[in-house]
Amino acid sequence: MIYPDPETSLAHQAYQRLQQEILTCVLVPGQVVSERELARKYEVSKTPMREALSQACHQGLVLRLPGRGYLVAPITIKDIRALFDLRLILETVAVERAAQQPSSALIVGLREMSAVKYELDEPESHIYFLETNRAFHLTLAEAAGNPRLLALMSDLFDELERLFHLGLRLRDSSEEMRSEHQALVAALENGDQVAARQAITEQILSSRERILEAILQGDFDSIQIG
Amino acid sequence: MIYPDPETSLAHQAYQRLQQEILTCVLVPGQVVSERELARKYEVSKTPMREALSQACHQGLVLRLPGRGYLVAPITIKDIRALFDLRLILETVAVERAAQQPSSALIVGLREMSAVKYELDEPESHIYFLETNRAFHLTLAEAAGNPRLLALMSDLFDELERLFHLGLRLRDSSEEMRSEHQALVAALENGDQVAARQAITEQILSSRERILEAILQGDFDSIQIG
DNA sequence: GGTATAATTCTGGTATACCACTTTAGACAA
DNA sequence: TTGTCTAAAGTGGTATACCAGAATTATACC
Repeated sequence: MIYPDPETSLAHQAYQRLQQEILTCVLVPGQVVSERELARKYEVSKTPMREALSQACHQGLVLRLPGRGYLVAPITIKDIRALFDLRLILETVAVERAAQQPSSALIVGLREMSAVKYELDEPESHIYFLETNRAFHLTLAEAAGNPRLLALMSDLFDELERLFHLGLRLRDSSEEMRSEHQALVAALENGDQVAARQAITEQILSSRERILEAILQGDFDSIQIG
Repeated sequence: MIYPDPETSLAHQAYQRLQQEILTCVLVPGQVVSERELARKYEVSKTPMREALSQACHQGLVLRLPGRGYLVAPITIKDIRALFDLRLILETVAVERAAQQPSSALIVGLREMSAVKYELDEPESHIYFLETNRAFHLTLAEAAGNPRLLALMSDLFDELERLFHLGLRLRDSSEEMRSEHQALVAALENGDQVAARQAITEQILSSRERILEAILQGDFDSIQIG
């Protein structure tokens, strides 16, 4: 029994474009958009656009303003802390479990992904780096053996991606992140749960600090701090 | 600036009815339903019904079968384990944090909620009991201070509710649950993180066992185990 | 100029007609 | 009985017209 690919629907395409524009801050946090406006821009009708916005709503990318439109989710310091705090909760557990009996295939895969770098002045490399970084952490989540945990982490990284983009621009943290990743892989390889937990904790906290720093120093034009 | 209440929309009403029918197994797990069929039943048009189903999809209540309809999410042993495992992850953290400096108002509220009982042969009391149980655990989550964690727990309890209903029917676990709750409150009151963590862990595991037992012993007519 | 008010233009929300595609039912043949 | 082909009925997906209400703008009046 073969089902048509749901990812070819206009609604899904619209969602992907919307998501991308929000993540890359083409749609500025705090900006108000409307169904019709986006539908025109993406050349779809109201119906699939509405569904895409509904989905974006659920993912926390936009907020409904009944009667007014949709608000592109503002970035707030509080929310950043909550997001990273949640990441800490989920990912420390995931890593502890992954360290229990890591397969060699897992280690090889992680080691490979942790080798990727990016160049500060090459925006193209940012995208590939972030994709790989995402894959690295989701591979960890998958190794924890709970598909629900993986799904949660996936959603979380979706939402964090917008922040990651900002964090990368600040300075070249390529080497820093690489060594963090590799320390984690080493701990996993040794099956050292304590070291692995500590490694991921440090990594998440330093990631958070990078992003907070980037936002506080960055161009406030496009970011609503409150 | 006052916004109209989004909870009065037909889409939201349809979602609530749909959710209720799924949670109470009026819509049987594994059953296939269609937009039009539900729209007729709930006396709304396709549009709000579709939005309700889309939301239900996100909440994991139904699955899309492109070209065929929607599948009322089957209940599987694997999924039950994953759900309770996730609950373990989220709620142990929440409780540990809540135990750090519990306000007296929190303790009073929890103690009050933990006093509620239900009668096996009074389905009405089941509903109130489960509502209170939900409030109890979400209050804990709220006390952890991370709104994202609370939102996750809320979604999780939505999905667990269908299982809870089954668990209550098996036997009168009213007293059992009450003592579990009260042990937890006592640990919180003493600020004893270790005891609190242990209490919630035991509680979650015994809840899981009750439900698995109920399903394995129960009427398989309406439950798809696979 | 300032203020109240009316008209206009937005908004999301809803109903509905239509489409391509799938599944199904049944007729008919081997 | 079994298999195949076809017509009918079903599905989600989409476009669109319309609605009530909110925000905004224009206008009339003081």
